[in-house]
Amino acid sequence: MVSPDGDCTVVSDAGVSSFGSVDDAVARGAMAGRRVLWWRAAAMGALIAVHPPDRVWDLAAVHRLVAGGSRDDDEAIWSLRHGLAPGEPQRAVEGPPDLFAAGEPDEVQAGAPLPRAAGTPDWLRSAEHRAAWGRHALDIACWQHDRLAERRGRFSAATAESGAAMLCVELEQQGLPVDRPVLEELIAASAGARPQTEDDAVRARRTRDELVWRHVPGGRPVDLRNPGAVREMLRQAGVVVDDTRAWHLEPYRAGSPLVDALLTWRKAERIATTYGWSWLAEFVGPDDRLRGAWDASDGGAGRMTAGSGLHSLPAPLRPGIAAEPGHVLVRADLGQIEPRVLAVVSRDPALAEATRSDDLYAEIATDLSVDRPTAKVAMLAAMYGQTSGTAGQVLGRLERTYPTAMAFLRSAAEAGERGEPVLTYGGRLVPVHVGPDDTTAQARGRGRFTRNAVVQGAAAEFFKAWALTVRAEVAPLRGRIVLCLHDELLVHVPREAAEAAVEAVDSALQNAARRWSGGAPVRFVSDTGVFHRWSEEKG
DNA sequence: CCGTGGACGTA
DNA sequence: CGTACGTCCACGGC
Repeated sequence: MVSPDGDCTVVSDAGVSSFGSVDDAVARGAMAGRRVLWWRAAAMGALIAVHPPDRVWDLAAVHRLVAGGSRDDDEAIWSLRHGLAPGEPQRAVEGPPDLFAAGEPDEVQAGAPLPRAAGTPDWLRSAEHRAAWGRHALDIACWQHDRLAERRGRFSAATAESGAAMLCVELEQQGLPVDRPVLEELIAASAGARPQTEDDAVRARRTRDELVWRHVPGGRPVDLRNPGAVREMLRQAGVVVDDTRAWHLEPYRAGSPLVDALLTWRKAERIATTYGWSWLAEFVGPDDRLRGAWDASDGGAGRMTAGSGLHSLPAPLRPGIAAEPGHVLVRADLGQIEPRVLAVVSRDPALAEATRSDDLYAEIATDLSVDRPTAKVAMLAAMYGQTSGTAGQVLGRLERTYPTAMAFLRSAAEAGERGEPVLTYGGRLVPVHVGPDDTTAQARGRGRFTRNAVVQGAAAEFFKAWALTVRAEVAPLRGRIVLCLHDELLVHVPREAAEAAVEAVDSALQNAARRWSGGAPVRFVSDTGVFHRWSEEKG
């Protein structure tokens, strides 16, 4: 590939220099205090672990911003820059890399095929080649910068996306500290004792199933993992439903021991299968850290994603996430992040005024002359595109009270319905997928998607700006961000630095908000506390 | 073997 | 007909 692991391009005030290997860069201390340009943070793990740079431009991360979607391989970056056809990013290149084999790296023209290593691991062997490659990386970065500048010019988003990509590498490396004995207890409570043999596993599974079967008339075994069989089982018990989703069965729970047992079984089954003993063995290391793959921006609106269940850990297991001895977890939740972000990106003065309150939904309720739950549901419905139910009836009041914000959302929805992409506040292109014979209903679906994407995407951008500010401010305290969860941060920090970390998290929020919003009169709040376990409530 | 849909966890 | 994602499962098509 064009940027084999280890290709590292450093941009400093002295100009561009390239290093053939990460080891080389680490050895030379090249990163400290530098502005760094590289292809992708994921290939820079060794370097990030030793010398995380202060500021970084990540070609792959910015490419996702500029191009939209999740594709960010080298071919995609190169071909976008050089105007090659999408889907046909390069012509087949056989043999040695023609870019450098020609010896004239600066003569590469638009439309040129992607230069490849082509089995030549030492293709960056000469200083000339490395310098040439550095100039191409810089060229792409400048081009990306110009594309973002054309879109309302929020090129600080590129910094945040690049930093988030680096943070993702750190999150993967460090992992989330777990209290293994507690986690094992919690898993055992749902999945049974750790199976030693395959027979053990089968028996545990059957034991769980029997807790449901005993409520079945006749007591015959039913495949509880087959939705059709479950539906038939329920029908014979007098519970007739179209599907067996939990929210649909919940009303029958009180009157039917079978339904109650089934719903209880599903919770246990979820933990047993997804978060069970094999999950523990696979993702929790010998250092008692839970690790998963992190992605700085998903293919949709650009939120961070994580694997290994890090973003969907069931609440019952959260007591198993705990600080190491001598450390604490500083947990911070952003309050009502999406409507506050909406106030910034839409520049609605009335909604901005409402954000002055800690309890934004109470303020909105006053503005709308409805009760707080109604106001909350209505505002969320407006951002999700819901039109039915009681929320639909309040939409009119919402339109009259916050016309600028509602017009902003409507505009985004209309773009999606027309099949047009939208841009987030930070300039991320959010493409929509249009089929050749989409129905009106599918167009509406696209509208709901883009309506939500401009809010959810901007919230993700603000979250990253906040997280990166926190990362920098807690570093001197030996604090490390160990989890990012859309509007929530967990910082692992030595106990004696707990209060300082809380102050850092909160001041970072104000700093990030001021910079990110361009000084808009919109308030952001966080609920921040010091805990031993993730599950703990503020006391 | 692979894609799809049901189901459910999180925000 | 409220958004997004990750994961496991059974099924039906190869």
